[in-house]
Amino acid sequence: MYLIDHQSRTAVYEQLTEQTERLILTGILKPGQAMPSVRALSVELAINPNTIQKAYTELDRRGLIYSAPGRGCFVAGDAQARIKAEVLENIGEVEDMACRYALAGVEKSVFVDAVDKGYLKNGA
Amino acid sequence: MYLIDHQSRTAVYEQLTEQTERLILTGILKPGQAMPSVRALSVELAINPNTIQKAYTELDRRGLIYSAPGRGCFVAGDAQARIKAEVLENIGEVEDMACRYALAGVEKSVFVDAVDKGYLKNGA
Amino acid sequence: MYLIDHQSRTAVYEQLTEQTERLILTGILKPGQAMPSVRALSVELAINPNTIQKAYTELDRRGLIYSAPGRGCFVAGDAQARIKAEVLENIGEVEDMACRYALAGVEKSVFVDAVDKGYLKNGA
Amino acid sequence: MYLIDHQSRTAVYEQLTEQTERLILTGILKPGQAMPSVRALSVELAINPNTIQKAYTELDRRGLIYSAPGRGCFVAGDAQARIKAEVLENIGEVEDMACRYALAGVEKSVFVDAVDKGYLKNGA
DNA sequence: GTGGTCTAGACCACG
DNA sequence: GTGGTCTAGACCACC
Repeated sequence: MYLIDHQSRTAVYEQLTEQTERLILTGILKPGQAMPSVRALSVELAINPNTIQKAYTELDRRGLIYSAPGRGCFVAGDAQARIKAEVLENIGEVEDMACRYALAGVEKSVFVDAVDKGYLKNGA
Repeated sequence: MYLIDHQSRTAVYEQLTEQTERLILTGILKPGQAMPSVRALSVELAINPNTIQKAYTELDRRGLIYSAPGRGCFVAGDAQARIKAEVLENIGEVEDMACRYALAGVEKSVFVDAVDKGYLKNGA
Repeated sequence: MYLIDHQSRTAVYEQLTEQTERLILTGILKPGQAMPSVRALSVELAINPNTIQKAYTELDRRGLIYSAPGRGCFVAGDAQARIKAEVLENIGEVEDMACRYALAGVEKSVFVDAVDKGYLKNGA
Repeated sequence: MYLIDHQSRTAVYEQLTEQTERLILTGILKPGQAMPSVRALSVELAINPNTIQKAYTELDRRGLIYSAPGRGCFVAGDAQARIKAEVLENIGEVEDMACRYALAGVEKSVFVDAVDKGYLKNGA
């Protein structure tokens, strides 16, 4: 389910949260469903449990999962909606990136082509 | 010329390289022009000289500036072109971002609106 | 009678003791009345019997219920009085909370309004 | 500055965040001021640096402090305002507590007396 | 079994 | 020097 790149400069626990987001958005992780246990995932990915825990804590804080000590962690019912809300809040990053490309003299059509490709990947 | 935000999470030396890029693209820093000296900039911005040096080294590595030992650093003649080439090389990041937004269920029109806004900021 | 929120961060056994207190105070559970059996409650709430037992043990320790081996658990005659005594003993927590709000700069009237609302809920 | 109770049931890192809040509200920690370094505090309190770090991370997340890697952690300019906002958001806890006391049969005057005492402590 | 906290000690990037 | 991440291993409360 998860794929960790130890060479990447992005922290392992961040890779975990990002990939969890994707799994939720793609519906592989469904609302109410149990997340893999901290220990189980730690052995499966050969990662220290503390690192998994850190990722889970972050996801819990963002309301994407909730943890029930003694029972496990579960995907929140409104996880997808929350992610979308978070993403929309940061729409400014898109503007910034476009601005950078414009400043560099990249034609808008080139930029939009890339956007189209990205959107096609998800059949939208 | 430079504006450092010490509260920002992006490293100071990165803020320097990014802003230098902008200064080159906007033509404020012209080809052949001398960059501010490390010492001068370090006092002006109240920043450790090592940090300035690190930024300059990075810019040098990317061929955006060149250092003439004993005389200082100067903007490369093809700096603008190089930046544009670098940006185009990373066009995949645009695709990735679009893909993320698509996955989150953000309508393409919303995304494109943000792109338009970004492009307008530079009068393109 | 009982309503367990598995998403809550408060432990299940604590939810049980708290709700039992409320049931005693509201008179739904009367002095001498039998508590639901551990087994019955465990199936009704789909909760591990150990968890129910832990709650009952705690209530017993506080003298709110007593267990008659072989016959079950029963509400103590002075349960209501005991709860009130316990609450009064911890009146310091109210002071502490008020202190916190004062320190944060919350006007006393705002605080008292909330208190009024809380008291009204019980028709006092 | 800090006082840790290792017997307390509240986690050490939480004691740290709570006490930091108090220090900010009382003005002992002023906006822009540097927080004690993770290492320094860890030796002063005889606590593992990771635990301090955890507290600082939490404070950073809540916007009460900001961390500048390589320079240190600093109190946010709007830290006091943020704390007040957080507190006001949880005003429901006051209502709940009042409700509990009302249910237990504690006279409102007794409750309000405790509130008065709490508010007096801060000369409000 | 589960998640949550803490310690110890290491390494990295940044200034 | 600073904060940030990761590992290893331990202990706790809860279910």
